[in-house]
Amino acid sequence: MNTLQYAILGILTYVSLNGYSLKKLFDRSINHFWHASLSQIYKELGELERNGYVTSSIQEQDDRPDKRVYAITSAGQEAFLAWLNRFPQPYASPKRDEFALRIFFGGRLENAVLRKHLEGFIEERQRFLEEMIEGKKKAYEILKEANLVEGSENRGMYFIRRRTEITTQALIQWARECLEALDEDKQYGGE
Amino acid sequence: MNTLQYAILGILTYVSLNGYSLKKLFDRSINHFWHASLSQIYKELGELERNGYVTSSIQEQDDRPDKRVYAITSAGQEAFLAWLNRFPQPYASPKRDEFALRIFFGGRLENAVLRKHLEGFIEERQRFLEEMIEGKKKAYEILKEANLVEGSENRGMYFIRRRTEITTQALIQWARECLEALDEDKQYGGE
DNA sequence: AGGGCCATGTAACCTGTTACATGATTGA
DNA sequence: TCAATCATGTAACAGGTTACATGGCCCT
Repeated sequence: MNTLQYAILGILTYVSLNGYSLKKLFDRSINHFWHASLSQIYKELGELERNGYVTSSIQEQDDRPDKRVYAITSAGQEAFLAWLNRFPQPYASPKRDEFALRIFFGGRLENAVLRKHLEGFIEERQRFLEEMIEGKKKAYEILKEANLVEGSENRGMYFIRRRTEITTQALIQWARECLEALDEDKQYGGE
Repeated sequence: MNTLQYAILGILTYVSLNGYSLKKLFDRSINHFWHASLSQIYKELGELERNGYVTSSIQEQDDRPDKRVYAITSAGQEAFLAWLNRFPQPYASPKRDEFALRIFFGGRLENAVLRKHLEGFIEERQRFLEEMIEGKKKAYEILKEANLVEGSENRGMYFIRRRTEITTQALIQWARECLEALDEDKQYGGE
């Protein structure tokens, strides 16, 4: 089983959902650290069902198209918990950050262009932070509606929200430092 | 052309290399924000050559296997610079961080297990930071040997090193905060 | 004697994206 | 009336990993 399948199972331990709603939930929270496209979700749901980790049933609706709602089985519960307890060693997974890659080659850019993109980055991350803090209550309502939070169960979700906040702030701080360094037109030698 | 191909071209703007050495260079620096496997590098080098962005020649060696050294063409230079100047909007690329995903579902874990993995995470990141600071000089020598730094050209590389330092410190700080919160056995409600 | 590094590649597979196909309802 | 949202899926392709295949040198 792949990671996306475990992520889906994880959500289904809280609430039964159809593919489309699952995708919406992803976009609103998990998305910041695990991205999934709709067609991929449909694929993985199909495989999860073929392997007996979930079952599905059609739920008819009058005004909207019928939907296929997925529920986790006991085999699914077991597989999910086994995965969750078995943390990977090492913890850091390989990253692919295109912005960092471009900055790495920043020596090949004119100062003005590099500045512009660092400024753009700061603006974007700042807006992202504001939206997150503003939308905190809203996000909580969504998770609550979906039964994803109740009592101390939301511990992990709180942790991850803090993590996004902290790392985003650190990145903004870093980009500002870079701009200052460009202002001073420093030379970066090897000690 | 995909991002890995641009990353390879970027290095080749500094120095001509064979696939194997390219992989080593990746592992020692770029790896932190753009991961590449050896077989993937060979594949992309083949495609870059078929498309006229690089040329290759066999360099014979007495004691070791011959190697195929790749050099960037003017078409390659142009394509790389065009990519570098054309920054993506938005800047943030979709992330896939399995550790974060597991913490997100931390409500399904026993406190003791969650603690253990947060502690493991802190240890690992701390060791990583120490190695990076310690190995700063060594890394610089490697990059210098490969002609990847000289004068102000290494600006971007310095920036990225700082970025790794800052974000890693932030993550360690975050994990410590989480442990404290677990100690206090807080309840995380919706405001 | 055996493991690790040097060195290049191929084949099979898995994961994920984009485009295509379809069509009803709701709100501006 | 026009765009967005709801809703499910398939097909083609792109990107990336793991295993396989081969073999010599160097150090312990």
